[in-house]
Amino acid sequence: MNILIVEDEERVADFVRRGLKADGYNVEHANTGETALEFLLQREFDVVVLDLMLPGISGSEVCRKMRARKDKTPVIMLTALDSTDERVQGLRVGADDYLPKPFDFDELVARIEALHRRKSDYGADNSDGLIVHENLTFDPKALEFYMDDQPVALSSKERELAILLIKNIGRALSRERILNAVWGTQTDPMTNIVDVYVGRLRKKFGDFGARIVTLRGAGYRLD
Amino acid sequence: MNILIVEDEERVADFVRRGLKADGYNVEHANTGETALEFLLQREFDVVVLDLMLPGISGSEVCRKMRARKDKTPVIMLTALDSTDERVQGLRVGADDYLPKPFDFDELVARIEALHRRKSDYGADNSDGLIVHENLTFDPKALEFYMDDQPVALSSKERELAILLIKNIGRALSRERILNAVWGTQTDPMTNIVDVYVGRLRKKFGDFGARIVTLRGAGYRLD
DNA sequence: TTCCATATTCATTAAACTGTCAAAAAACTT
DNA sequence: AAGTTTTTTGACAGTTTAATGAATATGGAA
Repeated sequence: MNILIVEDEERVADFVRRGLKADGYNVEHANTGETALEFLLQREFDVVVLDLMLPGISGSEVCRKMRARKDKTPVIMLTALDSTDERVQGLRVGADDYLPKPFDFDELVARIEALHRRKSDYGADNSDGLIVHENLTFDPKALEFYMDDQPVALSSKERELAILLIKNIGRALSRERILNAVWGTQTDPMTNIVDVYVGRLRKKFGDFGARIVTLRGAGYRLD
Repeated sequence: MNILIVEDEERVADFVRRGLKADGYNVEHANTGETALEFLLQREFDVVVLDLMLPGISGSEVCRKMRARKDKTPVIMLTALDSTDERVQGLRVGADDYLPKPFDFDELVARIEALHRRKSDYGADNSDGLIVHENLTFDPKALEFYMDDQPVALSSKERELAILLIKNIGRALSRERILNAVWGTQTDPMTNIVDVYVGRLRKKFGDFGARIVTLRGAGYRLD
């Protein structure tokens, strides 16, 4: 699972990052709201842990802007105090949960898990309708791809890769990025697993497969 | 159906829990508003039975917080008196129904059923109309399935699973989701109980059973 | 209590999937 | 054109996952 921490205090950020990494999460860290918004444009995260008090634009503002750009990534807001005001403010700008500082680390992990579970289920229900590109259709509710209205039998990993590609259509994806998103590994396993799966998808997608183009030395892109 | 009781008086809570369990509901119990809000983050319930008078944060406050987090779970508020004030207060903070203490147990069950029917997507609209898919018919009023107009003998769990599937026709359902909805558990019991019941339904549904497709690594779906 | 239907667990089998490798092909460089 | 790097591809063995039949547990009714 990919988590973005937005926190200016180095000590807090480091503590959280170490802990979450030890628990097997992939963690990115942004010092400011601006860089956080940058990150969120470039990559997809499963949960954002957002400090309310930030230099420059505040956590509320970051959250508000995310929602304004239709970014539905779950947000846990870290409020300095358990003050009702701040909490309400956080929820009003579109945060999904809040945690008063100082917080228990396990508590944070529990919230992250709960939120992720809640949102991913919820998301499956409400995610938008069909994604159609030429003769390939993806139904996010049914988790099924169709070629000319014929369902395409995909394995779990193939499906994850296909979803990643179709959600990033027109965007270049490095092997590292794909590895990170589908296999959840940050270290290059020195193998061509991504290439193999791209090949399998191309085959299963028939003529549409040609639209997965190779960017030599840079990765792949679905056009 | 999953029900959360929020009640500090052990005697009352126990009485309600036993009764509802005997009627085949999955019941969780929270002593305080805080634990109730925790529960609601972690799991999905069909109905919350919420005592107004609680130590710590009050029932009203719990309900208000639920609605603030966009939690639309139906709430029945237990008010100590049949005072108009309390009733109005309950409804104002977002409760869906209220029941003055002391209450008749059957009355509570009736309200739960009514509320669930009213709030669930398919209850009210389709309560009259049969749901027909090819040679399988479901009568939501009678809670009975028919294959070619012959009633299908289903056990209680089989029926719950079948209803879940037919209400989510065309939608992928993860094992976790199914476990949560039918068995009311969030922790994986490390058993293949879901698979076993899917297998039984397939058998009982005959040729229609083939329409319960397996999404390897992702769950099941009724097409 | 005993019986019976249902619920849950377990072990086994069958099938599908995963990741790795090496050879072949393609693309790029000099 | 020859050499180098990168990508594609098919084959494989080990692993994982799901389906199934049977055993055991549970709980209510007679």
